[in-house]
Amino acid sequence: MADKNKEKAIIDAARKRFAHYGYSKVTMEEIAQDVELGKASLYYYFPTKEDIFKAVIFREQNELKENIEQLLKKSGSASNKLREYVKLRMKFFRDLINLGTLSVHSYMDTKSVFKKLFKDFEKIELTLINKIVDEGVQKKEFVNFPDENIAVVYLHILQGLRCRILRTVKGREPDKLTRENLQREMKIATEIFINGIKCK
Amino acid sequence: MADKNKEKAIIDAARKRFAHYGYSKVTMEEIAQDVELGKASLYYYFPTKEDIFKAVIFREQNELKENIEQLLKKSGSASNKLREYVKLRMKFFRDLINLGTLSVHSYMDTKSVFKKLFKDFEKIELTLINKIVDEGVQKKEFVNFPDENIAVVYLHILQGLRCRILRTVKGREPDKLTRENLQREMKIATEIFINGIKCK
DNA sequence: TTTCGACCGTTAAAGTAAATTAGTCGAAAA
DNA sequence: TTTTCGACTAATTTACTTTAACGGTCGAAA
Repeated sequence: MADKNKEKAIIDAARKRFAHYGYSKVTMEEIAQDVELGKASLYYYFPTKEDIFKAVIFREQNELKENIEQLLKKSGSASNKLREYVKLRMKFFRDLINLGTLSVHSYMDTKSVFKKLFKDFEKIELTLINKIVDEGVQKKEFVNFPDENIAVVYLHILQGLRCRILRTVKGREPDKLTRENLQREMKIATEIFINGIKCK
Repeated sequence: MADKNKEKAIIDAARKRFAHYGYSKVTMEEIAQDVELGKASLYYYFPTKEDIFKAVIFREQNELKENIEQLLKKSGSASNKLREYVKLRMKFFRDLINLGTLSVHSYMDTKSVFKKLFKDFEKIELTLINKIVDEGVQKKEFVNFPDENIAVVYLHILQGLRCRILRTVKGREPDKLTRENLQREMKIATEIFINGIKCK
């Protein structure tokens, strides 16, 4: 059985590199040097480069997922949970991806392996948002919209707002002002959304 | 003074070609053949290829603008005007761009001339949305949010939802189902938005 | 069990020649 | 005067070739 510490060290090193330079700009050689191993040794722990990347994303996504699940257990209004959720989500992208997303994303489009990874997590996010919304409906805090899946639209709004920014900065990392603006808009959108499902 | 009919014929021909193949795949030669002129003659009417493209987009945007302005003059609730607005906007993209957008957009990013064209129109759209919202506030139909510019966020939500789709289909034209789904989400988002600014 | 040097095949980058294409100009037709 | 176009040029794209880099394998050794 492979050494879990080394595995973790590889993921750590890879995470830093990927977040900074994006998937394709990072070589196995570089990751190996970071953990003071020969390149060939990496293949003792991970069968391919893609698997390293998958491990990085998976760990990061899981962390977010657990944070959200903890949030759900707390007491408080569904509205506030939604507000907290969007905060966690923004932090997630700020931390993991700040510099990497664009490269990750533009790569994602070609490599269907990565598409699946993000698609799967979208499902998880969706169930989490739905939990919040359902809780709000049960508490009579929100109105029930039985036909339309509100959570999907809300998630797509958040994704869309980020997507817009990524398009406008195309390939560069977004500057501070752009990021702050995105955060502002996500917050406002969330407030409108909360308001919008409070009364019919 | 240049013949306005010929000018129009050139814009018509160019519009068809651009919508179908995208900016870069259309040659001046082809446009010239469509209007039965020599290629050199096009330069009598338009100084550059970009100017032809700009003329196409400008005309199209103006048509939408006028349609929206007409809508604003009609009687009816602000909510319904917003609903009609989003319909017109969706039609605009369906008609002009159906096949062309992606090429147009990916081109837009490099050529700052085109970026400006769309940025300018965004301003126009913004004032039109603001008019609807302000009307709603005056009629006590909507609540006033003095600090935040609600219209900007709403427009960005619409742009974002489209942007998301364009990313997922990356380079291809969206299929019918994808387009219908986008329309559905825009409508739901609009309903939530209307609801969200109705009560505080 | 873990490490690595040496090696291979594939892919991406760099470079280059050929072909398109946007745009010019002067002359001539209308 | 207004409009058209053939012939030309300069600049870009494209298509192709070569070269370098990289992901991944393997057998040996620590």
